[in-house]
Amino acid sequence: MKKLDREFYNRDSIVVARELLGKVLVHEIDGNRISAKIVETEAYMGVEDKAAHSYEGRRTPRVEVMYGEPGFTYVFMIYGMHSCFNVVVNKKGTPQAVLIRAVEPMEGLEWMAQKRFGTPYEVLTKSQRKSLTNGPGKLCRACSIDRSLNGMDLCSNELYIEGGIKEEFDIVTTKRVGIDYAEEAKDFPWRFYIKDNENVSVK
DNA sequence: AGATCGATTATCT
DNA sequence: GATAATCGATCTC
Repeated sequence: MKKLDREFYNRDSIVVARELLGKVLVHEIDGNRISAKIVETEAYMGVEDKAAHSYEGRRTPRVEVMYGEPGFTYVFMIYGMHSCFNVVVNKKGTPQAVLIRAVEPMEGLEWMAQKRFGTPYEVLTKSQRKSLTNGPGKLCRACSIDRSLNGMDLCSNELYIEGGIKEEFDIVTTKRVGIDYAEEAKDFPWRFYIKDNENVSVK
């Protein structure tokens, strides 16, 4: 499967967020290939988006990577215990990102089960299987993504995104999650997910 | 099935 | 010192 190139990421956050649906996130680690289909994303539109860390051009050490080239990772820790994985998009100097909110496990189910629940996949309960990667913090835990991977180049060989198998699906467009502080921006329809997919975090 | 609430710490002010 | 792009446990219906 073909790895997405720099130009894929060098576009507006809303465009990339929609197009990332159905693509495959891959993390090669310790000789294991962990992969999962992206089923839910959110666009963070930068300086004019009250929900974005880069709102009004805020530029702190944490958000610095968003001001750089597209196609790099922005990984931060939230609530003191969860990681969130984002893709930096749009041209250098335009601090936009796409949050990956949910994925559907494909390869490396054993790895994911161990990282999430510390047990083999086969002994997971039904509800544990369903909640392996259906949220931004959960997928980071399952795929071993944390802040040590902040600023990684997705156009390289350890962590990257591949074009998915051609597939038909409907896209649901709705409000983002967990940004009640963002005033008018909290209702902007900048969350996208694959309709009827079991792994979506919030319907 | 839905509501509420505590955990826990990097980051910013 | 306050906050947070979340999660999971616990409670009630």
